Amino acid sequence: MRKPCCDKEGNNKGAWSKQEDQKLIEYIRVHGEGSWRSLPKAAGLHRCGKSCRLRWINYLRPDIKRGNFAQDEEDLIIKLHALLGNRWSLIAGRLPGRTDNEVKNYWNSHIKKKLIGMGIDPNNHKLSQTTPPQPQSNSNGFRAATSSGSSMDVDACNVHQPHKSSGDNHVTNSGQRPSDEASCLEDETSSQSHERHNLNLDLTISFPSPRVTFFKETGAGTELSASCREIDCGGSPTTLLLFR
DNA sequence: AAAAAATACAACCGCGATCGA
DNA sequence: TTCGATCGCGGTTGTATTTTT
Repeated sequence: MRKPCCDKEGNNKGAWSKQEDQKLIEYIRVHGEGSWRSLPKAAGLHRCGKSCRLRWINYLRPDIKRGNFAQDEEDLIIKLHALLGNRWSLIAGRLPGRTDNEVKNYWNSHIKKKLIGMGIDPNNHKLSQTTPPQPQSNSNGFRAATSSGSSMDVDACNVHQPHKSSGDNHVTNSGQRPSDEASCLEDETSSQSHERHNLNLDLTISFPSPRVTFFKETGAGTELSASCREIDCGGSPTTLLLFR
């Protein structure tokens, strides 16, 4: 069927050198992002476009925030994961300066283990039947990741994983998730609306209106509204306002 | 001090969605 | 409408570094 994009002989693989980074940064500085397919040749890089895009997005972009995750960031990741599952780009979209890859790595290397250690199944955010709770948790009124003052009821995170884990259901270029975003949100707004409320997260779909939708977070939970902003859908027939 | 194990994270891979000819 | 090119996503792997034995 389709040829792999990175099968070209002579393309570099593996870690990027300083020179390669410089070439990529300089090229994007002059020409902007995009056209990843043609970028490597134009920039004089022996890499596939995909690799260039990944390097830029995950490492070279000037607005990347590097370093350890703050406790409130960690709390937010846990909450968003409970709502969204492994949709790392959406989760990362709520964490300014963080990339989906970074969030995913942090989840897999830190948070997952932490939750398991606390007796929580990281896949469904339910208390595990088999693992006894650790000292920082308890069996009722359980709270996790609370140092910032935000908290997570296990029940509140008892959200179905709405999608199978790989391949399908990607967010599209325009931020849309064609078929199941709505169903996910439908779940949110019907049977689990109270959980969403507890989680203090608001997910809203707005149809054609191209203008502003503000998400006002209320209550004592983590303030999220700052990262919610208007999406100009550029004439797209439908507008999905979910995350920024 | 050396080896083994664990951890962290950058990078790769394959897939589905979208776009344009 | 079809089909190839491209893009973006999530899962997985590879490897450098750190910790433990």
